[in-house]
Amino acid sequence: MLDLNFVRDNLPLVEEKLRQRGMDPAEVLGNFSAIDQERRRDITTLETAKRRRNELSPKIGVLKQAEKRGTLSGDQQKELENLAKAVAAEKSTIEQFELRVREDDEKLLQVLKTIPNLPNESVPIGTSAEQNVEVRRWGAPPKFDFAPKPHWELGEQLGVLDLERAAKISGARFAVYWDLGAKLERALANFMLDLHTKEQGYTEVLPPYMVNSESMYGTGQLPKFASDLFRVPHGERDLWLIPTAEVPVTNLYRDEIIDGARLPISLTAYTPCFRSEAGSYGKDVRGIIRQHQFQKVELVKFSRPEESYEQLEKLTRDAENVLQKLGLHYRVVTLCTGDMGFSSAKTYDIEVWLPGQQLFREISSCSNFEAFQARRANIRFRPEGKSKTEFVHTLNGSALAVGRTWVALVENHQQPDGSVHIPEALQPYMGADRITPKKF
RNA sequence: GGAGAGGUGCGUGAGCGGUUGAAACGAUCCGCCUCGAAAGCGGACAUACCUUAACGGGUAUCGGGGGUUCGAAUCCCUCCCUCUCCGCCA
Repeated sequence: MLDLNFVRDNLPLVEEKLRQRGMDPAEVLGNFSAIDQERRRDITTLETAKRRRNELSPKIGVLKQAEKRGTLSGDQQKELENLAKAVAAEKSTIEQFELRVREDDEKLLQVLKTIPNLPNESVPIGTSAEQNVEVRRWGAPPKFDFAPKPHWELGEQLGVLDLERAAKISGARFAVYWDLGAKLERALANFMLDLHTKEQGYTEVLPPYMVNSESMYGTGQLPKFASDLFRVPHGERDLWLIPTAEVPVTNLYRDEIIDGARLPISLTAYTPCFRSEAGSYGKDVRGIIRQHQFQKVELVKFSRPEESYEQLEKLTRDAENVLQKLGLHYRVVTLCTGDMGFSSAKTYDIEVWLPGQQLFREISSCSNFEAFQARRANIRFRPEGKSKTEFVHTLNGSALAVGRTWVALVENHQQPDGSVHIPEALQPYMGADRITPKKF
């Protein structure tokens, strides 16, 4: 969420940034200015009435007490009656305008909540993924003197990926991993967590996989994207399955004031992610690229505003490091204004090369949300030596989506005999140097 | 699931119908003292919103929401959370 005062004072800028995102400012902002002005008028009326009431109340108190003691004169009796009448009048104004202000607040908040974050100046302007800008490439595509297979064929032949039985027990877009396939998932997760915690300075956390609605609002999944989520009925207050560890981990500090000396805070978490993706049926139906449940190692940072872009670069490099150690060819692209997520001010996607499909595929998305999430989730910090609090900047990125890393590893390291070579860095975690075909 | 206790500012913790935005202590910040520091002394110290050119003024906030009252941190209802005991359970 953007700051109300900022939007009011910088309307032309906000409109321009909305256009850059390919949105119609008039449609998003609606009658923002009219609502804002009406709200402020109503607040002033309401508060004036309250002020009068507060001035009159103590006078009534004094007279009432005199009445109790029976020392009330005739004049005072009259005054008391007049005061009571005056307060009653203010009270009806208060009741009326409390209602109106509440409605105004709701209307205004509704507009404010639908305004996406403003893209940073360094973000390329564009309307779709076509205009994303490649910033660097690492490695080279592996050379094969045979036709490399896609992971769903390899997985089946190796006996490590079972989509048929997954469909039987759960449905489409779920997977069962067997034997070394299951172990590969676990090995990748452990490898990534060890890298982040031992070499890159992150602290590991294990959060709940279900969260309440407030948390989903805090990071921006609600109210706009409810249809992408799995909802769990639970008494009066339903819970939600997390679509990413970003949700519980960023909300760790919701409604808190962080000691400035502790920043930046760098956390990593390995969790399953649940996505309903109601709108995406028909896309990526083959294999395990798009699933209702997948596992991901996430990086989350809480940063001072002035160093958040530096932290974004670091975070992105930390994610890239995983691919480098696994010997997987990839490129990094800066998402253009039209392709960026709702809450992000700048996003780098890391795309890994998939030889079985001859294309680059998103495996990580690293974003700086600036104060957008922090304002909504009320995450502040106190700079050293100052009493005034400020909103932190929040960042996160996958490092990496484990399921897609599994895919990339299997496709890139496949051998002519149908086996898959395990990169050296991963061998200690696998206890094997290759996966060979086996029936399940 | 049953019984009880409680949720107050950055923290500990008083207040239990009117002068309490909230005592006291601690933390933090600014002065004084000091070669410097500690200790000591003095002072400052919530947030959001409305209003104002500004100084300032106002409103709200004592877990969330609702109610009683001229007036609520204080009384009532409800929800959430924490703690203690019992039961159940991985």
